[in-house]
Amino acid sequence: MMKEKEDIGKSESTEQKIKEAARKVFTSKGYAATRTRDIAEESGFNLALINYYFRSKEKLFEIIMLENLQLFMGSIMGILDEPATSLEEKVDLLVTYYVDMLIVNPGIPVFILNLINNNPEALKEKLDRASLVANSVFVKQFQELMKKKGMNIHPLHLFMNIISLTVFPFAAAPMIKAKNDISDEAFNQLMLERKKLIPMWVKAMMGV
Amino acid sequence: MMKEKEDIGKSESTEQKIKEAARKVFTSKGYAATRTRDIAEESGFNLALINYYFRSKEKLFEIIMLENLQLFMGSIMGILDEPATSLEEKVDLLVTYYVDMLIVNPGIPVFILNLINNNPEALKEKLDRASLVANSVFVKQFQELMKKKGMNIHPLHLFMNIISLTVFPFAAAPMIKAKNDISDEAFNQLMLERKKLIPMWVKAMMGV
DNA sequence: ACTGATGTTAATCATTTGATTAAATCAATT
DNA sequence: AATTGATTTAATCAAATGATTAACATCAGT
Repeated sequence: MMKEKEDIGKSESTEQKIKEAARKVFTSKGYAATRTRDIAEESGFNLALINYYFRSKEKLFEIIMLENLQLFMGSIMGILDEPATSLEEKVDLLVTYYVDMLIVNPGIPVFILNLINNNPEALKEKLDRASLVANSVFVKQFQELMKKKGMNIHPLHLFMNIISLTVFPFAAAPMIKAKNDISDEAFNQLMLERKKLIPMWVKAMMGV
Repeated sequence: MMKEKEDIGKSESTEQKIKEAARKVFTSKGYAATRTRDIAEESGFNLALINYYFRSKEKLFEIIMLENLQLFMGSIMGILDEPATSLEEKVDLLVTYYVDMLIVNPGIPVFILNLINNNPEALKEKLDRASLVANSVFVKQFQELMKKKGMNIHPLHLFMNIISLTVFPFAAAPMIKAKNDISDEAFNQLMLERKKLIPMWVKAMMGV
């Protein structure tokens, strides 16, 4: 008998391969449109194996979902609630994190948006703990700035703006590429430009 | 015998009712996740009727898709390519159109994003005709401004920014509402605020 | 070599699902 | 009221799909 976690050095375990295949298919096609057979084919293994390792399509999806959720939301609070960085540095860090992450994982935004729209309640419980943007240092710093400037903008606007400017282009990428006849590399280059531009723009919005 | 188009004044025809049910279900759940039986139930009619009127699930979806596409893209070029309005007026018109339309049709953004990501080629043909943002008056006006300001930003950035700031919050609405404990009305109020704010912000970005 | 646990496959099952059929109902016309 | 064509339904079909089963393979420890 051998513990199943010990084979780190070996060429990726079957379980890992299936999970990777599932991530790829689920992330690009969504839950309803992927067949367990698609995952089997993508992984190169028999259909029954995916049930052998993961019990059911739904259980496997749950795993992928949590990992994608972590990828998309996991780093936010750590950035927003850090007292040692300024408001501007936080904007920088957020944009940089998302652009770098989304260039590697371009399917994440649409996957998450579908999640949000298909079971908002199921989501709510999975990420409530400690993740309240409204009470973060980020929001306090912004309110401070607004007071100083004599302006009055809901902090939610600022947060929506940063995420919108950063994430939306990735969600619409295939259309942007097609309509403007832009290669994948050229598109990524545009997104990398935005790592500098979005923080500038956001500062301009805030009157800084 | 009676022609099927004449009964305008009557209480909505069966065909219309089915189409409305299909729009509702397809728009909120997407193609793969909706069963023809869902549409039948939503419409209040028998399963077979939806095939009687529309031949197949796919054909019915095609109709809904084209209408949603028209809703989302149909008004853009008319605004962007109008020589009589200024750049700033165009931004105003775009944002106003989208906010007003999306408050009434909140499911459209995610529907369109899925379309974009699931068959980008199929989409490309359906809207190529005459709809090249790159050659529009809008882009020319922006390039003019950039030259005057001595700045150099790709017009695509400006366009992405406007659409991102306007559309993304609607795509993420259920999460925004849940995490911030905001009612539908309060959310819509925020979006209406954005009709004024986004044009201001965009101007600030452009250094105007 | 033998044993038992783990990994893998082909075959099969039960349910779901898109679609069709044949019969029933309805409304207008004769 | 009988006829006729359009509309609607219940019943059914065939294919797709998630899951299970039973048999076979591999391999570590004896």
